[in-house]
Amino acid sequence: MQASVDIDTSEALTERQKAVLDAALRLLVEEGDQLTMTAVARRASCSKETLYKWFGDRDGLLTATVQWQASKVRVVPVDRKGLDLASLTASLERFASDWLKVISSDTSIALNRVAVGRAGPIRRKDGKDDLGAIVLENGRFALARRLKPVLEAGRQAGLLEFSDAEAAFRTFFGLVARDVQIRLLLGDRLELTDAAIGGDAVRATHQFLALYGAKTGPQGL
Amino acid sequence: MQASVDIDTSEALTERQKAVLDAALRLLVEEGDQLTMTAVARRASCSKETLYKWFGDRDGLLTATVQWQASKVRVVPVDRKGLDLASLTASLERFASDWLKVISSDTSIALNRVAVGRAGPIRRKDGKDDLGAIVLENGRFALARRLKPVLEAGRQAGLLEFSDAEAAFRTFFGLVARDVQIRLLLGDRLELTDAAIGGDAVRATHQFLALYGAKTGPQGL
DNA sequence: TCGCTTCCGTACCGTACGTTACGGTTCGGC
DNA sequence: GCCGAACCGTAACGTACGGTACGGAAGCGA
Repeated sequence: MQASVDIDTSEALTERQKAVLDAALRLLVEEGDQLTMTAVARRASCSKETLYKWFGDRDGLLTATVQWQASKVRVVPVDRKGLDLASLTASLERFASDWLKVISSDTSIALNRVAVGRAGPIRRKDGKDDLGAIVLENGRFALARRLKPVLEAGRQAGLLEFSDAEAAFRTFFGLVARDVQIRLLLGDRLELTDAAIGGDAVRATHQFLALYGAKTGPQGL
Repeated sequence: MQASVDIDTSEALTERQKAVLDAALRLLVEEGDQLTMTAVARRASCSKETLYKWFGDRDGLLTATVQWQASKVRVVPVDRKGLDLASLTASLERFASDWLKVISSDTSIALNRVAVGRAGPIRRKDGKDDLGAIVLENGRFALARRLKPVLEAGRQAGLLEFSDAEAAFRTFFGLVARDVQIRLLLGDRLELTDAAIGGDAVRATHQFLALYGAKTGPQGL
């Protein structure tokens, strides 16, 4: 029962277990929340007994799958040396573009769907591993942790002006994501081409700089 | 998107049926998606046979419940006469405040949860009314339909400058909502007091005017 | 009073699915 | 070769829940 892999996740997984979780992830993307243990076992060519032995129950399998996907998204650290307006702009555009790509990906949509669906007013009985918290931690909050140092560096370089990095980040978040995520989660067909994402990233960055850019000199477009 | 915007579904409902839908709505808020037909029948003091006779099946009951809630949110039209910067600002702040109150309400969260959960890759076979489309239509798109005339009036009054009302609306949407909705849907405890909502509305409006205001300063795209 | 309609309460059915059990197979160690 | 562990495939069990059927009560017109 309690033998599930809940902590130190990516370390304690064998290759076989990773393959099983990959199969579960694929199934989750294809079929949404109503994926069954039988389907996972069949897709992964393993027995249900093994699934229960490894992950405890369906909830544990779901949690392990989400954590497994989260562990796969490793982040490249941003270099803060030689920061000028051009490099800051490029960094912000890169963050915006990456974030739009993430939230519009099938995997992210599927994971957010299942996490939202299970985040009801009824808490899990063990209450420990909440899928919503995991997704949030590896999504929005991870983005904030990565972006804030860039914002701080921009401020120290005299390129940005703000008093609250959290508020500045949330504004950037809103300018980038706008209504994209909720529309996608609600099933709206919203084709986001690479070109559209690039344009949105540029627009969001310009708007953010218009709001938080240091007023020393001509800026704007 | 589609028409069927203001179809008055509340017309064909008897008082008893409205009471039943209210009970279902309350149950939805309390228990999330896993509300059962038996629970609805017991809460509404009616028989399951009646539920099926009135709403067809569980999907029909869910759809009727969402539409019933949507029909209850009636909108006060905005007067566009005598528009100056102060009244425009007040209107925008009002929109922002109302929208934040909506998306942070228990009812909205519950409805969005169930709609997101059911908006998986598996489409309804008969393609009947999709909950996600209904929520979207009565949420984001209804807000756009209400706000765009205000934006247009502001532009004609020389207070705003934009070429694409849809883009301007989406920017306003992003500045107002930021990460609030996704965090709430994912179960993040995010206490939004009336004071905080008011402050956010003022901030969002201020930022929007900084980007799209027709002053002799920085102008948006 | 009778018959009709509507609806409540509840028992019932069928199925899907989470979970468990078990026989059979592979594989490493001795 | 033999043993035990791990694992696959599948059958079986228990239960929850969507959906249906049925008896009975209340209202209503004649």
